[in-house]
Amino acid sequence: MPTKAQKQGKTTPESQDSLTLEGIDFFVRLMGMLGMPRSVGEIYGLLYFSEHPMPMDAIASKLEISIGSASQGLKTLRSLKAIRSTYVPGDRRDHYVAESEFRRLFSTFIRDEITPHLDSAKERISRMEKILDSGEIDDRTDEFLVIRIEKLKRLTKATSRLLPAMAGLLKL
Amino acid sequence: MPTKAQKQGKTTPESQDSLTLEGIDFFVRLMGMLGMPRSVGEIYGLLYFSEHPMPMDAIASKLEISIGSASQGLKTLRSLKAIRSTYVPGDRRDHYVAESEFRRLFSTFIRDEITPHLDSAKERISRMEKILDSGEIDDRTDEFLVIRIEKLKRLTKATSRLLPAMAGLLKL
DNA sequence: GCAAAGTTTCATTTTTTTTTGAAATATATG
DNA sequence: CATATATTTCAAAAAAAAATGAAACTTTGC
Repeated sequence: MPTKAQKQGKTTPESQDSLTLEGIDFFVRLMGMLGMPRSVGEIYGLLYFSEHPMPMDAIASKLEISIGSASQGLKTLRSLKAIRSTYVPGDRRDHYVAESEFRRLFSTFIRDEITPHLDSAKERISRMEKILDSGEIDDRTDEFLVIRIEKLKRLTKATSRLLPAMAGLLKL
Repeated sequence: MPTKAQKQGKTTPESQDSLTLEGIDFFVRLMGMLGMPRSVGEIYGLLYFSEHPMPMDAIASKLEISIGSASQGLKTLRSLKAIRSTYVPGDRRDHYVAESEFRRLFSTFIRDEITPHLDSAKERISRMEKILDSGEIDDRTDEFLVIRIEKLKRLTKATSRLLPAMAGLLKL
């Protein structure tokens, strides 16, 4: 027998909620893989499955997290360009919407979180080569070290090329 | 004026050590990005820059970590196929060597650490679709959710294809 | 300019992760 | 087989990361 909700074509809050819950779970894990705290995944997941923009206090109470966490998480997501705030007439609170284009999201992540590491890795390699060039290491060991360092250089170079290419391929 | 070490073509332990230290730093950060604990990066870095196989106790004392950490770290690295043990005549200890082919290393990492997550993500998406198909959500909201879930499916599909391709491109 | 509402910051607490070290286990050697 | 050596395991300690919440700060509307 069809429920009242089905007859009227109305959303059953329970089923929409359970779907959103799965969705939040999805993003908690995805963000976790990218090294982001649980709260960041929860917030993004909630917004991703929310049809309407949500203010911070609604997010915090729906997820049962503190406003401090919510504020921090929203800040992180803003800096990743994973969400944006929208104007809602007659309400002075900021309302947030999920940016659902993953390609841009990953590009920002690569630029902000990976590239700086790659750069400092390259500096470290330069320092190693400088030590080698100072010539205080015997020939046999030197050859071994040159090869190892060469491999590190190839790794960083390949990563620098591959990562942006990867984000570009993500035509979602 | 050339030092005695330079004249004789002998390794200066200090300069080799400072190079190894930079190398360890390199791998601590790299492994950190892959979610591995510091000790794992330290061990791999030490072995990567070691010309000779090293037994566990030498690793632990050189890095000043406990044998418990060393044992755990070596176990992790073995399961990642990032190191292998070699036989050294006249010594009953296992001696470890770094596997320096990063391509294999990343393949194993993707297989062991990423693919399981991708699989459970796909299951989660199926569950979401099942909730949608149960038909208890009104048409307008339904359309919104269908689009969102569709995007998640594209994301997981693209990731499944791209990651192995990426490891393959890493011809180092 | 002041009060109210909204948001951020940050010291403290809580939770999670990693390391330690000692006991348990396994393995080789005489 | 007894002993010494090497390694693993795992409960407890230490360290690191994240969440909390109250105070500080900002912005808006009257």
